[in-house]
Amino acid sequence: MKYIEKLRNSGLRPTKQRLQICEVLFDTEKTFHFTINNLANKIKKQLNNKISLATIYNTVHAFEKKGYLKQIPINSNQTYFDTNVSDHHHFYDLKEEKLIDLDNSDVGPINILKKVNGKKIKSIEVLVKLED
Amino acid sequence: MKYIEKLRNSGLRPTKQRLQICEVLFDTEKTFHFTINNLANKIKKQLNNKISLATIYNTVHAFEKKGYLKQIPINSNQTYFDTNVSDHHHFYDLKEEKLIDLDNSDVGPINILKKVNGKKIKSIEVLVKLED
DNA sequence: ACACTTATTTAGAATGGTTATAAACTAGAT
DNA sequence: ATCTAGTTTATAACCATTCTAAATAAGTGT
Repeated sequence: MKYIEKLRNSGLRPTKQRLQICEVLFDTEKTFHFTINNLANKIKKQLNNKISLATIYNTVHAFEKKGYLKQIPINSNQTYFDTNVSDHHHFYDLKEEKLIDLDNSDVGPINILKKVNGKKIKSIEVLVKLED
Repeated sequence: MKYIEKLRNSGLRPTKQRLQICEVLFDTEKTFHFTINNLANKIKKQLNNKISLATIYNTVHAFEKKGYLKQIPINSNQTYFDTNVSDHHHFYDLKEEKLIDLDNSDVGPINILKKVNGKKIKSIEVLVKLED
């Protein structure tokens, strides 16, 4: 199993639930955006056994902390995650309430001219809201 | 009263509560960021009378819809608002959990090269996360 | 000033995403 | 096989936000 080592190397035990969630998240051709609710439904459809909601929350947070998932900063009642952890940005279609990836090359280089004492930049995230 | 006309022109009745919230929000030298909880506390301190939490929610949302306030896209359990509605961006200090304004001139021009069929760009928001 | 209509305020209940709890279970080590 | 620490689980708790429906206030016409 290709995810066993990945998990072990991160200090996460490769449990059955984590491996199955890995399959749902990472065994896809394309990366995708999801909420916990989305993911829970996907798991229910794709898998025969049940995974507790608490475990899904735990696992998603564990994966995020390890850098296998990214949270997308957006105002919504639900938290959005992205399986694409490469440096990139998002369109947000306000009408459809849908996120669309923006490659880094789709957004010109961003120069932050202001400095904050003793702090360094961890990430730069651009959200482009779309309307009709 | 300077806010009476402003509210009437927006189709909002200038009630005592709305005028008082206007004072707390806009009678300041500098613009600021806040959550509903922040604002409720500020109102409690600054005003002698009580304004219901439901009214604070209603008013903030009404003001946002009219363009007097902006929501800041950020992942948090609470929604952040900004009294600075001009086009600008934010630093987010992860350790202090604090927002810092970034003037548009502090961020180079941003060119979105990708287009989405039939949609136009409503806003471009940049969030720069800071760590130690 | 008065009556009338509609918007607004309000306390409290309801909602719903997320987190906490604590007991049962499992992976990995000895 | 046994032990220990990490995981999973159902369920309760939490808490920001929204809903509800009754009371109040603003605007309008008379």
